[in-house]
Amino acid sequence: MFNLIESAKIQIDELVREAYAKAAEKGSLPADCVLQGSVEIPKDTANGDYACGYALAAAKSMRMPPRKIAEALVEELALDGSFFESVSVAGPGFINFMLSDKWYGDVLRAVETEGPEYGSVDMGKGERVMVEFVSANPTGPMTIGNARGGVLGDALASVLEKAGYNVWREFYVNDAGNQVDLFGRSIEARYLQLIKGEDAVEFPEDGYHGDDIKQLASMIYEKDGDKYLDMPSDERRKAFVEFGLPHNIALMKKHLERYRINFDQWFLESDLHKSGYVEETVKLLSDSGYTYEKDGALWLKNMELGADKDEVLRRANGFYTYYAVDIAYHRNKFIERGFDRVIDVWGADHHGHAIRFKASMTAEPLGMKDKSLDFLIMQMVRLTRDGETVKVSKRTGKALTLNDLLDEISVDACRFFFNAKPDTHLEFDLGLAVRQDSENPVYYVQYAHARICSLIANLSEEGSDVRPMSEVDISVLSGETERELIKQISLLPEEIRLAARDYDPSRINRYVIDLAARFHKFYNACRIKGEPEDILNARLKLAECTRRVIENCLEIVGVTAPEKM
RNA sequence: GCGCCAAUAGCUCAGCAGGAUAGAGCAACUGCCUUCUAAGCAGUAGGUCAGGGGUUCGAAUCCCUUUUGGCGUGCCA
Repeated sequence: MFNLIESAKIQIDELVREAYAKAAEKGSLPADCVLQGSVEIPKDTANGDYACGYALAAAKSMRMPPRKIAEALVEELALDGSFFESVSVAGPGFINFMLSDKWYGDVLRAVETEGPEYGSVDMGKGERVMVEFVSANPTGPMTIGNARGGVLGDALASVLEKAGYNVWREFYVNDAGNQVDLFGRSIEARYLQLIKGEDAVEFPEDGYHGDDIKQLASMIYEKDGDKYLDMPSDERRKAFVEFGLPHNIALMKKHLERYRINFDQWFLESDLHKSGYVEETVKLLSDSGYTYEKDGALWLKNMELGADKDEVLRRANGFYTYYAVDIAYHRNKFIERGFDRVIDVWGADHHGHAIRFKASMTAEPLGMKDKSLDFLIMQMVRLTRDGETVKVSKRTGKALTLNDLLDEISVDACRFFFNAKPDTHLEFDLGLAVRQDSENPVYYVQYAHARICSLIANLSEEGSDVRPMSEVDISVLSGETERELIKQISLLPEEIRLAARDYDPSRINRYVIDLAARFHKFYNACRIKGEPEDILNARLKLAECTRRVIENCLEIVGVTAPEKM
């Protein structure tokens, strides 16, 4: 696993330190000062390929102007055998490094050697990480919010895999509790309305108003007729839930597969109840004095654990709350299944819960105090139509479903669009949906890939195939567009590292757009076909390496890399 | 009230563990296809980085504060 950005930065640090040691020995710089600061890639390449800011930071302790310090350091720098061919002092006292052919060649060699693995870094060291995402309620179809959460979770999981983690994708199915109750009552009302007429049966005010509920009722009626008419209500609802939930869960699976998301596990909340695990977990807390009773309910002393309010674990009616179940579920993830780290991808409407929940997890008897529970909180998707906000709610049934969305927009466009920075609001205009399709930068990136494929095929027909690096003379790639392209290619491992560190898979989108842009510039500036053999070979190799990197990136985001467009 | 997230070009957004002249895309305008895919490229124009303080050699970036917007603050999940 090569990370040539990191290698270059480390080398600069070493070179400058060696130079300082020599300068201090000679007396051109004061000894015993701490050398530190940043090594960066300047925005403007006129300022070198890498810039070292150590001299600026040292100005105070050395009591010398930064430029003087930089000059003294440069005087002692030994570049032989390094990635760099020259240095200079610039601006307020930066030391600018220019990369050599060796480094550019190493970048392409890394892509050639690693192929589909290029970009991987060994950050996770095999640590077992669970990413829990989507986890939509099975009481209705998935919405546009799930479209965002789905991509973020799935792409984050892919990023973490690239970063060397052992990743598990999980969907938590809320197939128990009040919402399921309400689900049953909603189907029941629709079923009875079918038989007795809509006005004869009152629909629960807080029930699910969507058409999907009506469809479930129709399906039941078509299958079993009025068999349930004279049945006791609770028995009838139970039967309806037993029919409706598996049906909805199967549908979610199908739609998520269409969206190219596959989970390692669909974890059922009901299993936590059935096995007595919720009860056992709550007992751990109550036995150790972390709970108290009030108004017939059992409360968790969450404020003592640092939260802003206490939480009900068991209601007065004897049922456990989602809160208790969530604690049990996470105990299961860490203690029973042994994950080193768990990342929950949640919507911003759950962030209050996330903060309080993290506090609860520190309760001693749970044994999770030293475990890493992280949240990727994504802001809401605001759905608009002709500039007006459309209320998204499963209750009212007016939400745009994920599946409907995919009927309008390609999976590629959808996945690329929703892989946006998690902590900013995303506006999605229904009226512009189709237009957004053609405006989506995903086509810009895919076009670059298709262009390269066609280029390679074209040249292959004329007898010029992509050669191995051992037969390529990298020094002929001295043009600015060529070097900028190689530098961008070199950046991928670093991008993976940052995306994994920040839980921000949208970095890959921005990276690959930038890569495509640099390729298009290169393509316009440099011809390949008809050039002398050494130039043709080197440029063709560069094109192929670019293609490889685009493919690797699109793979992470879950977008196809077409050979033709 | 309290808590979390945000505010950067006309629009959508990058840039944020401090670095050199704040960048893209869209929209507008001007060029580039008898040569490898014009779904592309080159160029012009567009800015009080929400306001105000502070930290320092240096702040869009860090801290404080004000304003505006989203979300939360259920014996719902």
